[in-house]
Amino acid sequence: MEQESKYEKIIKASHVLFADRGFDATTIPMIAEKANVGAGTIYRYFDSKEALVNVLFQNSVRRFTEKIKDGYPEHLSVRSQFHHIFRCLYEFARENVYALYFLEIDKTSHYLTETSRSVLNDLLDFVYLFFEKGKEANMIHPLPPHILTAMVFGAFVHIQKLVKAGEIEDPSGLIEEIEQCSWHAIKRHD
Amino acid sequence: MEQESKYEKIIKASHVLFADRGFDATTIPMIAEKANVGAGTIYRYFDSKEALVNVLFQNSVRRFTEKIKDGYPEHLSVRSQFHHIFRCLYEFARENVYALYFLEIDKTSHYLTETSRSVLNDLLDFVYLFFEKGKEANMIHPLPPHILTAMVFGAFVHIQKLVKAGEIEDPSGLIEEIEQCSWHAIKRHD
Amino acid sequence: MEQESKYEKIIKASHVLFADRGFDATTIPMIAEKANVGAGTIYRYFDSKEALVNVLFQNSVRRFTEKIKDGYPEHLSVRSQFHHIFRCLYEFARENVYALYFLEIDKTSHYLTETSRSVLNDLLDFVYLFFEKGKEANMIHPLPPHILTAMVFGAFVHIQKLVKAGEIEDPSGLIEEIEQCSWHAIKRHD
Amino acid sequence: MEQESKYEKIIKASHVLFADRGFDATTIPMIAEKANVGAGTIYRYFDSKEALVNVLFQNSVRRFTEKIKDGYPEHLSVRSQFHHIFRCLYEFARENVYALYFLEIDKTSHYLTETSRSVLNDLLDFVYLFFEKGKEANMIHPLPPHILTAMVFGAFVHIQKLVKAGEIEDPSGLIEEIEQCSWHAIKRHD
DNA sequence: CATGAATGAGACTTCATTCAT
DNA sequence: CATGAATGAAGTCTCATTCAT
Repeated sequence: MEQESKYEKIIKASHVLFADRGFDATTIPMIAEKANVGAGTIYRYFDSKEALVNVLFQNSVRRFTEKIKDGYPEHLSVRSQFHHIFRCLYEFARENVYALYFLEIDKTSHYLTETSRSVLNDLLDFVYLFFEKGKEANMIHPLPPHILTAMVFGAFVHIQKLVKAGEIEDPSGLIEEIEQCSWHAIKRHD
Repeated sequence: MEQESKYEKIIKASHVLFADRGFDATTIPMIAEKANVGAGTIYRYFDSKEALVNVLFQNSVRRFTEKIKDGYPEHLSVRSQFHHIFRCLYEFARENVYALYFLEIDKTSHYLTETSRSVLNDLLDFVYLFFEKGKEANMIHPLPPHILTAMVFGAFVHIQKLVKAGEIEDPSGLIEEIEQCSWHAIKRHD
Repeated sequence: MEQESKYEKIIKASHVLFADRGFDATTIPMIAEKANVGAGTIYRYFDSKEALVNVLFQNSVRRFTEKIKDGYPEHLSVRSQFHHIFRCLYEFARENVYALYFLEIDKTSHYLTETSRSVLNDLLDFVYLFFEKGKEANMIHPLPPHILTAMVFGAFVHIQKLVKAGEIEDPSGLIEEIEQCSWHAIKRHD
Repeated sequence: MEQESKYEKIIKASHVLFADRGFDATTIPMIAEKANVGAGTIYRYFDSKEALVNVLFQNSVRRFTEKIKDGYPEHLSVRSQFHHIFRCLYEFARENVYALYFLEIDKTSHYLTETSRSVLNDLLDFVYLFFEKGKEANMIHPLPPHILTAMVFGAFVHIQKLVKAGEIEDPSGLIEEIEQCSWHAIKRHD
């Protein structure tokens, strides 16, 4: 019956709440209630509310990083590589409507630890490298990589907010077009 | 001597703090200290912390809406209209590094009043209309207007975050290229 | 070891303080200190300071109402019924020096809820009925029942204040005379 | 036009408010608004909120004491003297619905100064003396004078509360009966 | 004299965290 | 292991009081 471990339940409940209300507006009692565990139980698995959000953040970012690196078409075209990255973004968001929350978080967020920041940097480094190589290959527009990243991720995260808010029912029918638009945003346009 | 009114000082200080830390992580004592006023003084000007953030939000969104509507090139090309909108975005962000925070806020934020939501809708309606007309003119990609808006604004807001975080010193040299990228993202690409 | 529950301790401490200083001059920290509990603990048991005072009020008034109704000599003389009521007043006050505070509270007190007012009305209705019947039996002076009530209860409450203030050490020796005086106040005096 | 001095206006406004809400629930801003003066102005006339309430208290008690002493029928019967005292109570209450508030205040009230207490004692001493003499004359029931006082004043104050609350429209038609009742309460009943 | 803007102490209340059960 | 009662630090907000105008 009880398939899910308490740990799992806490993770899931807090993920949803953090994504919906933000870190500071989410309270431990809220998480405990949603996860159907005692408030004290949360502290058996996590040192603090901050520790919990950082675990969540690192989980998300790491899973996403792995997802991107896994099956990355190193030797295909820049466009194919972009497609892979965009596909990851989409699938990641679809698996968990709330997952993207952590890609939206500022690196400067007051509750992120150094480790979290460095985990995010691992992801960004990989994406930046994609853009650098793409520029070298004359396929990507010559802008700094963090700006290119902001354009693709920023746009996608905002669209995902619309999904979460219920303003878009199902983006799957439009995702290819959206990808195309994002590609046009960053590709070299002569 | 004292050039700035207390009201002004509170507005400015809280704007910076809300943009940096978010609504829930910003405390009244923090605002009071940064504004160099007593905590009680804030309540002479605003009914509550929530009232304060809503004034700020509405101020920002209204000023931005006016900026866009003011001198809007109704009879020029879609591209020119886009340029105007993008220019406004850029100038608005330059006038106040923190101003864009309020364009990033979810319409569903737990502290926004109905009035605030409707003020935001005024802005969005105008932007949506631009996209609709642009699509009719076969210049803009046929995606729902809120998605197109998300792409342009989402990207820009994320770039502005980099500026605020100090990762971009001065975007003025790149702004035309960024505009061009954004344009490519949404223009009809046959 | 700890015989008394926290709930009990809060109830007792706040009862004394409310009776001594009134609702508005009694602070939560005062109650916490007197009850030897943390301030936050009070909010585990009561939603607010107002909720607390209303629980106390209703407890007192209900217990008193029950006390009067319990063993009420329905079929004895008006004088016997008055004796019963007066006895209840006396015993109720003796059980808890502070209990009468809540019989003194204005129905119009700004912190009383509708429920509290209606609980008080239950008591008053019973007492009013006693007076109405007594008047019908030609035993009680023909004045409106709320005036008769005010005379008996008002007098008693003020005497009880003297007890609380230490100006009367032990009223038990005088209580029968006081009852007799009160009876003379309201009985038909031809 | 402006007939009333600021001082007068403050006195009147605060009197009503203190009587309606009590000392602790009445704020200086409330008084200032009701009196149509600036909050600061109150401090030109009174050292503090406490000082204000004590002035009011002493005024009331002194005026009442004078009223009783003035024209006191020293050489008439005990009953006549009681009539005089009761008449004063009634007229005092009629002049100002709120005046009686201060006769209801506990001597132990946390905001009363020593002076206020002694002013009240002056009044009580006079009333006590009436009772002592009445007892010597075998006209008054042999109970301690503070108990007799409590019976008369306590009852009257509670009736006056009914008037203030609007439950009694005009007590003038009943006042003689009420006096008679009070007299019966304290007179020697053989 | 009169004012009301300004203030900070302190009120009510919430909540992250601990710990006895 | 799990809990939730207990706590006190800290948050929002009020208000008695001061003081520059």
